[in-house]
Amino acid sequence: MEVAVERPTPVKEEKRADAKPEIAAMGSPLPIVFESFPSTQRDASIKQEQRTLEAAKAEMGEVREENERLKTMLSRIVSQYQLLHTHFLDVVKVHEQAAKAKLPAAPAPAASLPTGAADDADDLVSLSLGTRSNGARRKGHERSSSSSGGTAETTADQGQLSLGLGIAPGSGLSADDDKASGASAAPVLNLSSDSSSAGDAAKPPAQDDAYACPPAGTSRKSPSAGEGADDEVQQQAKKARVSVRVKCNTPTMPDGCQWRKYGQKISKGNPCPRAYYRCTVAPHCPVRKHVQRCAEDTSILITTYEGQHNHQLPPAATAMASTTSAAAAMLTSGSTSSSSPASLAHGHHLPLAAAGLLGPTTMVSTAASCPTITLDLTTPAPPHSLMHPSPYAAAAAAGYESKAVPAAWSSGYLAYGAAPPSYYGKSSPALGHLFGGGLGGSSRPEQLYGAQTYLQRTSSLGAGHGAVAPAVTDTLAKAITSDPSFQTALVAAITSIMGRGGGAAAQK
DNA sequence: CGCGTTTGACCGGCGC
DNA sequence: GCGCCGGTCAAACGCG
Repeated sequence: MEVAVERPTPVKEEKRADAKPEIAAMGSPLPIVFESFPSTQRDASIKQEQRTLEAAKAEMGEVREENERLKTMLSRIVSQYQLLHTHFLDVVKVHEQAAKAKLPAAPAPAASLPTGAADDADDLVSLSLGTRSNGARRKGHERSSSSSGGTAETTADQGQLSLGLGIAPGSGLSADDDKASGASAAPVLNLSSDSSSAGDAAKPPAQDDAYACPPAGTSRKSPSAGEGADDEVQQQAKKARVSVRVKCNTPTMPDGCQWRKYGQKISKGNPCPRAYYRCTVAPHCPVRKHVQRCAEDTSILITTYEGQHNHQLPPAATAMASTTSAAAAMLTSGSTSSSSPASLAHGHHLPLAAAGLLGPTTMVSTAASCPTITLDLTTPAPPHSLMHPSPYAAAAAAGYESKAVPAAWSSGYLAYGAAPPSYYGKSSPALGHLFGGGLGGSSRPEQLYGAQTYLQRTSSLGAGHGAVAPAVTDTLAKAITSDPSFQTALVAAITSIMGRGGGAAAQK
């Protein structure tokens, strides 16, 4: 936990530390190097270097500023947590005294506590964001509930409520719906920064590449993963599909990945042929997509993604991969929550659907063996979904889709390159991480910060068609995170994390 | 000549 | 068992 919260800061400080010698190196040797140059050429070079220097300084300032904001937020949250904690202990004390007065011989009536049951106040409500320290417990729970890594956990038997919003390959946001036992009234979300279903501890030292993604299909790398249940999960994840409807005049949607067409079919009910593509970024990447124009409106392109990338993604592709990852994780988490297909068909088991996030622009189809979630970028979103309208994001989206980008897509927190409409979105590893893993995304909490802010920002500035793709895909991601319920849960989880890890950090 | 696309054949799942 | 249909394969083809 502490790691997840603390990570952004060291990264930035490291960057700062790196920058200093760089600046020094740029400053002093230049005159010597350019001594032999003609004066005009030298001046030009010096000017260019100065521009670079200024840019670097500006970037440093930006990072520093954000770092300060993080620190401020952290201290505020820590103090609030301590306040709450004190209050909570008081309440527990009162309860214990009341119980002793009634039943002197009986133990503390933990079950009578309003939030559930626990002897230890600290363990009563566990809002977990970050590493899963209790791997054994989690593993067992996964197997018993046949749900996947990031699924919601409610271990009432231990008096624990776990709040999380986790997305792991082949898993993700989910609620164990009816299985949430006695504490089912409380929102059960799993905020996990652990992108793999098996936990980072079991993984080999992660590559430094921010775009490396642990594919669900390769979770065999993690020996602690459950075999039987995980196979099921992997299959689900593999079959999970994310369909994106976008108005687009090009043959395919520029999502940043490299695709090779391997087939084309006329499918029933649509005169437009369906083209089949497979990812060629890596030789054996299992990711496929098929592209088909809408029968009613041929300007609408329906792209369906399936599978998980088992390789590093180019920067331009991470946005779409992350988005589809999140959507697929949502889907798989719902479909693996041991609920009947019939109930799933109503979409009520998908936590985000229940939270109202899945508006008319998002459809979930679980009729076939391949559950599909459809993100419709061609219809306007309901006004209620607007929390933090971001004109920047809207403009970015409009850059790709000039006609009908749902307002919801532009209302999120991950508006890179824009003034942060919300603090959490720009800085929270948890939020960014939400879009890691799963269908194709990059993961690891420490990557999130970079992936969702710096890297995407820089990648979006890059040349090529890839510069366009993140705009539309990011709006997808924003939509998923723009739900008030989601935000509430997220804030609660982050508060918890910072209270636990941050409390220790504050003492340092 | 290499690489990507096209296109007909083939295969497996599913419903009747 | 049969036919339909979605998905994949692989040889042929085209392009740079």
